[in-house]
Amino acid sequence: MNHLLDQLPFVEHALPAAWFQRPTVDVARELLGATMVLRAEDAVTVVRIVETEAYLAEGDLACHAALRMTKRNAPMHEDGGIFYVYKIYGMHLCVNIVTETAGRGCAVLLRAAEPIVGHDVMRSRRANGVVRRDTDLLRGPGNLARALGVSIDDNYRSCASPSAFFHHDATVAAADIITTTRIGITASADLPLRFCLRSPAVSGKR
DNA sequence: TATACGATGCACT
DNA sequence: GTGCATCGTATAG
Repeated sequence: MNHLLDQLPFVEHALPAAWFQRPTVDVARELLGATMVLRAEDAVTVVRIVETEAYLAEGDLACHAALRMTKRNAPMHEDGGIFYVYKIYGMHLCVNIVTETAGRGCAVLLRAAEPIVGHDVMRSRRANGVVRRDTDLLRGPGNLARALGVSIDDNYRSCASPSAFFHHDATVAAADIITTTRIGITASADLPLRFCLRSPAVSGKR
């Protein structure tokens, strides 16, 4: 079932863990346009990231790690390059990528993506609601986690491994990136830490 | 089209 | 006991 995965050029082109161990805002911006390849539930999906949010180690009260290390935010204090997955509102999962180095406490939230490979799998995972357009499959953090087949067991999982990796898109220019305040938070709500491309898959107003 | 709100569970205090 | 880094539906306009 992994023919596709086996053919993908992981070693040469995938972003190494060290790529994520850089300033969180840089990672959040440079993930835009990036391709994510993820194996979950025995299926491989490939998507293009179009919306991210940065949660910073310093001066950011909305960051889960803002106060101290707890059981929930512990992954954020690891070295960058792993997933931080948590449940929100009792039913949705949010997928983050831990950034910078151990002890910092920061991450990038993946909010939306465009499907590239695996439309059928993603659609079936979203079977509850009627998903009309392909661009709605990964629109919003809860929907994205659902369509990707992510579970709470993916917490701490490497995002620089043969079963989960990213390819950078060097064609994205600074002028392509829209910067806004983050969605759904009250603390530090004025910080310009949400980044997105012009895409119908971006969450919020159309 | 725009706004309101209920669902639902657990980390955190 | 409180409050979410949300989503989908219902209701009003």
